[in-house]
Amino acid sequence: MIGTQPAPSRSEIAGLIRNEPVQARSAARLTALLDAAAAVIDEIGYERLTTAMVAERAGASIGTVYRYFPDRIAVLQSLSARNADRVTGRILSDIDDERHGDAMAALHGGIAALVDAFRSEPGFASLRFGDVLDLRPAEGSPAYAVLAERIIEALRERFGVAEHKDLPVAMESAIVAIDAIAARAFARDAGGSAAFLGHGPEISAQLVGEYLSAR
Amino acid sequence: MIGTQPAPSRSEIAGLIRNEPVQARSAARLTALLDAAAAVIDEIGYERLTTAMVAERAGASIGTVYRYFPDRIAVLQSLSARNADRVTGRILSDIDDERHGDAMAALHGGIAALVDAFRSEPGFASLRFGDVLDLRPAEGSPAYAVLAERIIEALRERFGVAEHKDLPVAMESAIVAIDAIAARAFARDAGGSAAFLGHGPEISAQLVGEYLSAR
DNA sequence: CCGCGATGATCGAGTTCCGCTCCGTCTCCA
DNA sequence: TGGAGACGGAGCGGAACTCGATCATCGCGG
Repeated sequence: MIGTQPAPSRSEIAGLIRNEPVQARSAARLTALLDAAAAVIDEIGYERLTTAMVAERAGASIGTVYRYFPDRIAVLQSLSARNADRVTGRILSDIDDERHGDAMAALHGGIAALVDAFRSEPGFASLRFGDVLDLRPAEGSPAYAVLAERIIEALRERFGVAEHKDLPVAMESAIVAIDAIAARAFARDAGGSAAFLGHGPEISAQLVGEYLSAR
Repeated sequence: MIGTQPAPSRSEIAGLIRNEPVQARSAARLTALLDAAAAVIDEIGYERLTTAMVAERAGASIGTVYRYFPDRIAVLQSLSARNADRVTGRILSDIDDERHGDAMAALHGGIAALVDAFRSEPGFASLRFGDVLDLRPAEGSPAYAVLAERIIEALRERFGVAEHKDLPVAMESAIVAIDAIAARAFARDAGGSAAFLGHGPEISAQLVGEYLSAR
């Protein structure tokens, strides 16, 4: 067995990693490698990322990269998993920390947090939730589905939103759609085209609005 | 100059191709190469496609692949351009050939045609309109924008939809969103999850419905 | 508190595989 | 039958990935 520490080491990233870090410096290495990958991606795109670039930028050797990741694709997947974790955290904290009057307002705050991540989370605009990478067979539930479930949970706790069998798929559809529109908004306009971004809240209202009245 | 034939050789694919085919067998080769690429993509995904695989499957040599395409990315881009052409054609013909009573019904027919392409157009589920490839600088307007413009045009001709400055972006947003949801619907379910697909028409009604009343 | 073995972590030269070129050969057409 | 179009495939360069030697850290017995 590995990692019997109380701290629940970063959720699903583990599955993509070869050797769980044991010593402290090792965890720092992993972070440095992912940071380096994010920087490279922001500069030249993930298609052109090479493992040598990642190694050099992290001040490590190629061997070290392959100590942590089975292959180049796994580096990208790990980064997108970390990004998904971080952005999910930002969205959830916006949803229940802010002073939102109702569930719809909270959800719109979450959308704003998602859009902001395109600007401020390194590599996010390219990789997003990783579901864009067409790796086969892609086991496990997609990051979108996890995010949808957690948003619903947060809204239920704070605003008493009722359960409904169609809500999870509706919420995931809204997230997928808004994420795609945001990607389009940032594709040609580094600041994010407001004309596209404006349709995000509209979609969420249409798809999940009917479920968000308090229980 | 190249290709002075009356037939307007496949729209924008040309720009990605090294040598326009002159002899008849050569055009067949090009088709075979793209068909082979589509088959490979459906099997192992475009990330893992190699030029050698394309050559072998098309019964050609590597040299022949590079006679037609400058590099591997161009193969993917050509295929997505061909797919975009074909699917755009299908959507437009559904919009104005069928017996739709109004613009909204016609648009929903177009959406159905798009969804159908995920099932029946080889390689489309992975590459779609090519905007998923993160090649830098990505010049030219995205295929989504072109499709949006042509749909608007078709609706205007048949149903007298009025011009509106916000309609192109709204239409493109709807297409991007529906395309993303369809991709999600087919990602885990080869037949396309109906629960996700059902949200397509809903989104189009929300985003462009207000513009679709006759002039 | 100090060795000191065991295990984790790192390095980088070497191997393999893939993208792509080059040029000799073959095919088509006038 | 000459010339241009089309094709094949060995070979080159570079990127992905391996592997065994070397260094760092930890735990433990003295």
